[in-house]
Amino acid sequence: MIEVLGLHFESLYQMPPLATRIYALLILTDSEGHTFEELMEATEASKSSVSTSINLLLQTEKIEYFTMPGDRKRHFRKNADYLKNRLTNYSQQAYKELKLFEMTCAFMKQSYLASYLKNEKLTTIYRDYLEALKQLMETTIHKLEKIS
Amino acid sequence: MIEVLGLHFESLYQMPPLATRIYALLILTDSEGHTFEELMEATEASKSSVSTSINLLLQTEKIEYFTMPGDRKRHFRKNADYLKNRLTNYSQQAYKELKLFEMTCAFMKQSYLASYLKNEKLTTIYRDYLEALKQLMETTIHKLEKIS
DNA sequence: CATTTGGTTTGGTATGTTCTGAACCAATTG
DNA sequence: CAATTGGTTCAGAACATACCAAACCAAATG
Repeated sequence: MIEVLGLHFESLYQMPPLATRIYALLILTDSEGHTFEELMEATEASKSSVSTSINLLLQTEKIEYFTMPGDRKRHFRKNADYLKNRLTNYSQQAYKELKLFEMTCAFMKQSYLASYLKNEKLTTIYRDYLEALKQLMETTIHKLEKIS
Repeated sequence: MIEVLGLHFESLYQMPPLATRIYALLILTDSEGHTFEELMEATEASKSSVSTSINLLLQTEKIEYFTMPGDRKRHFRKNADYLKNRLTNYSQQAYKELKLFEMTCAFMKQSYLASYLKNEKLTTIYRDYLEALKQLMETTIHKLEKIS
């Protein structure tokens, strides 16, 4: 299961395998934090690899950590709103797609390319779809913000 | 513009730069087909690279070709329903995400993990979103099929 | 102040990807 | 049938990446 989810995140977030496997692990186990050592054991990876992967996940705010009083160890756990994170990511992808699509249309229009006119119906459908998508994502993010 | 669109396709379709640049070119110019030679000149790439890239694009049905009577050259152009192609791709991604999400939920439920119960409202929102997304894509694909 | 703990940084290796030139091949042309 | 055309296949070069081991460092401990 960690493998499967990790692989999914690998293409979704464009991160190295180890990082996404750690992320998947922290999402799936959801205990109150795993230590650096535990992550090393679970992934069977070296200290340095775990270190860099953890820092990557921290930088991108996919995970966070806390410390116990009187203990130097850091305890890592998934960022609380990781679902929102995932959704925001999709939303950004859709936005990028919409923008690029508009750019393409504009480019074709100004070059008087035949297909633009021919496929006006088609582009309308695609544009409508992308707009609806954007709407859906925004309202969902709004919903998520409301309950937190 | 070719660069920009090519880069977008690179992460979208997980293809080498040259292949996506050729694809972007064929989408943007939209003339009645470009020859092998023209693609070599436009991309300033070697014969072998263009060959493999073209074959990749043909295999994945992103482009197609036709020949002129009395001419051995192949003329390449984008597949007519490339927008549908793009949308189908998004749709598949969304479906994959939905399936993985359900798997994750099931996994958490059977392991009696605290967070699953805690975030039931959250997961409902996310599940609803993914379902709506799937719906939107399917109806859009349906619309596209209708006009063609 | 020497040692242990909890990591980080550095240098290097193994692996994979993308592109290239050169050899090759099948079909057409002279 | 020799030469050209339109491409394919193969071997390798160049580059990027993911990881590791070892050296290192700062903070806490004895």
